[in-house]
Amino acid sequence: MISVDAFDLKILTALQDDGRLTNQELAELAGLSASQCSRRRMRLEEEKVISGYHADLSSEALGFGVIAFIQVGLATHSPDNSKRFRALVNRIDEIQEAYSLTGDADYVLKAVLRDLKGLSNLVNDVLMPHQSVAHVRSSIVLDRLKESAKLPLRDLKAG
Amino acid sequence: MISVDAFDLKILTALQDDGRLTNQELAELAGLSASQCSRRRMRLEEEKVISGYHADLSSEALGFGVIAFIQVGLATHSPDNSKRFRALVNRIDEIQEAYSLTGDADYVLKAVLRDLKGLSNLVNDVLMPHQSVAHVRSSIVLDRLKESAKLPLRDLKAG
DNA sequence: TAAGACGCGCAAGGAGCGTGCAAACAGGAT
DNA sequence: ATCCTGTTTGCACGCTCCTTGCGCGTCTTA
Repeated sequence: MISVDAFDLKILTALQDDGRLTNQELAELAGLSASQCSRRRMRLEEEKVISGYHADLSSEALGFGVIAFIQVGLATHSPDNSKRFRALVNRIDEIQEAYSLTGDADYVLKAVLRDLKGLSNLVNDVLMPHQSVAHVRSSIVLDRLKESAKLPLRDLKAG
Repeated sequence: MISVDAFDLKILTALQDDGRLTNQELAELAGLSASQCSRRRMRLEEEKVISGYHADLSSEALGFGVIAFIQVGLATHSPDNSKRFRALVNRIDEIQEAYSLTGDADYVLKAVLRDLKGLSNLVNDVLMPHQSVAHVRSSIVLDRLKESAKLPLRDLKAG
C-alpha cells in the first residue's frame, strides 16, 4: 500500500503549486534536507502518486477565446457504440476533459477553441454527424471563476 | 504584442507534456541550443504565455474517490449576490473549476471529494444553505475518459 | 552599402542533483 | 531496561545542468 506521511504531504502540496521547485527549495518548505526531498520525490513519482508535471499555458495569450461544455447523448448504449465514441473523443485535441455522468446526459465534454467557428465546426461537423452520437447540447463559458487541477490535500491525514 | 514562433511552439508543446524537461532535452526536441531554450523559456514565462508549472497528483492514490459536476442557480442576479457566491467558491478547495455558463444554470462547478459523504456535505451543508444560492443539482462522474489542461497547439500558426 | 538590431551557439562559472555512507531513530523481543 | 534490526536522516562529493557574457552571422532600414 502507498504510504504518504506529513513530509510527503508538504512536498506534494508544494509541487502542486509549483512543479519546478528545486529540491533545495522543497527542503526549506518541508523542513528536510535537499537529498531527502530528492529521494522522496523519486519515490512519489515511481509510486505514481505524482503522475506528471505540466506547464500551464495561457489560453488568452495563445488565442483560444472559447471554452464550452458539451453534453452528449449516445445513439445506443451498446459497448460497441461507447467504444466508438471514446475513440472519437480521444483523437480530438480540442476536447480537454470528457466524463460519463449520472443524470440526463451520457457524457459531458469540455472543449477549448479558438473562436465560435471552431465550436460550430466541432459540434456540427464532427460530433453531430458521428454515428455513435444521438444528441448534443453545448453551453459556452462566459466567465472562469476558478480553473485548476489541485487536489485539496489540506486536511489529509498522514498514513 | 506577444509573438510566438515555431520554436516557441515546440517548446510550449513539449513543456505542456512534461513540465520538468531540462533545457538540454528541450534543445533536442526543438532543434536549438540549450542556452537559447533557457532564454526563450524565460521570455515565455515573463510574458505569461507560460503561467506556471504544476505537479499532477493521482486522485486515486491519495484517496479522492468522487468527482462531481454541480450546477448552481443563484437566488438573485444582483452584483452583490454574484460577489458573495464567487467568494464562497474561492474559499472551497474541493472546487477545482468554476464557470458561469450560457444555458439554464448560472454556474457549473467541478469538485473533487473523498467520498459521497464529502459531496453530501458540500452540497447540503455548504452550498444549499448559502444565501446567494437558490438551487443546486449535482451529477457524479462515473468514468473519466480524458482529463487534461493541454491546449491544442498542433495547428497554431507562428506569429 | 553601412549601421543597427536581433537571434544564434559556445564556453565557463556557479547552482542543483542524486548516490554512498555513517549516525540517529523507532519498534519489537527478550 | 536493553539489545537488535530495519528505516530515515544529513552530509559530502562527483556529475549534470543552468544561465550569462561574448562574438558571429543575418535581416532590416536608412
